[in-house]
Amino acid sequence: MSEAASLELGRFLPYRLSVTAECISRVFAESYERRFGLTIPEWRVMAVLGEGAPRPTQAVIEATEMDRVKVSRAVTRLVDKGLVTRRTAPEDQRSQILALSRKGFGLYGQIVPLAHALQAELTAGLGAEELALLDRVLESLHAKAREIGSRS
Amino acid sequence: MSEAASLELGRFLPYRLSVTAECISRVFAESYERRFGLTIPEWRVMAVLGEGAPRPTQAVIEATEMDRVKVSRAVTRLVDKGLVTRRTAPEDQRSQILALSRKGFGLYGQIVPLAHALQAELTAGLGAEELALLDRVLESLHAKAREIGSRS
DNA sequence: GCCAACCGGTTTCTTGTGAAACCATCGGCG
DNA sequence: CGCCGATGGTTTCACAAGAAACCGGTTGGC
Repeated sequence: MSEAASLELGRFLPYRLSVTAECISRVFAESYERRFGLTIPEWRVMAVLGEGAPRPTQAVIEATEMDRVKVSRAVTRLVDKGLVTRRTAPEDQRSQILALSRKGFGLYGQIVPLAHALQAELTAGLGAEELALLDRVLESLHAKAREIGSRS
Repeated sequence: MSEAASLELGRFLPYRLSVTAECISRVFAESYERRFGLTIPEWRVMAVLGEGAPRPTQAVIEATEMDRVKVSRAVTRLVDKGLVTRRTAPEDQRSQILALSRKGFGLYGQIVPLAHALQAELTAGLGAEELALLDRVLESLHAKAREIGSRS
């Protein structure tokens, strides 16, 4: 098969996915930065805490799929900015409970509409069924990648 | 609308896309590194040059969607490893013509089957029509992102 | 022809990242 | 109890990434 002999980068899925994701991230990052002075890791932490309930750091790590170093640094910056509060968990002195401060919730309330608007703009031109399928496909790819990664 | 008040990170497209792409990149990067000692930027350069014809650096920059610094560094490493040749273009002394060396083609021939195999494994469980749709959707998202990014 | 703006590519510098080392605390087992 | 391995989180270190400065080389206008 000629497929085996060469590879067109532009049709190679990991490449396409990576380039697209990076491009989108750049656009969003620029917006968050310009309007709110937040990086993407910071925004992700806020997004999780914005759901309402305070959470231990560990839960934030899982929910954001970022490693603990990244989360630790993002949280430190958010605390410095007064957007997040950090208190040690009473039942385990090592663990910390994170929550948005009043100011944090205020900012969160401003970001969410922007995020939704950007996402809407990005997906304009795509039908609901296409987006639903995209969701499933991403889920499948992610699961497969995890699986391949974990067994090597 | 309650949509405007909160945002579930796990259903937020840029997040999903970014996490999935990163996870896949990690898996591929590990394979390339382990078996061939290549980083992803290096692999991308080789993939483009593997198409056959020698190309100026500028063309590689465009085809890989990486910035010139990244390409410059990747090429330097590839030349050091003897996988790529670099000669100054006769018609413009500033520009360089890049090509795979014999050894480079040899390695390329080994990588391509692995890349195809990994991609096949990754997309196992997805139908051809789903993959075709994914392609179109990624294309659309990428185009939109470029558009949004360029006008701000 | 010559100077200035431009362009291809590299180097420098600052910053973000993740691995590994680290510190404090916790839980289990002798 | 009291040690010892495991766990939550931070810090250190080495390195990749991108912005901006830089260095030839080129081109266009006078």
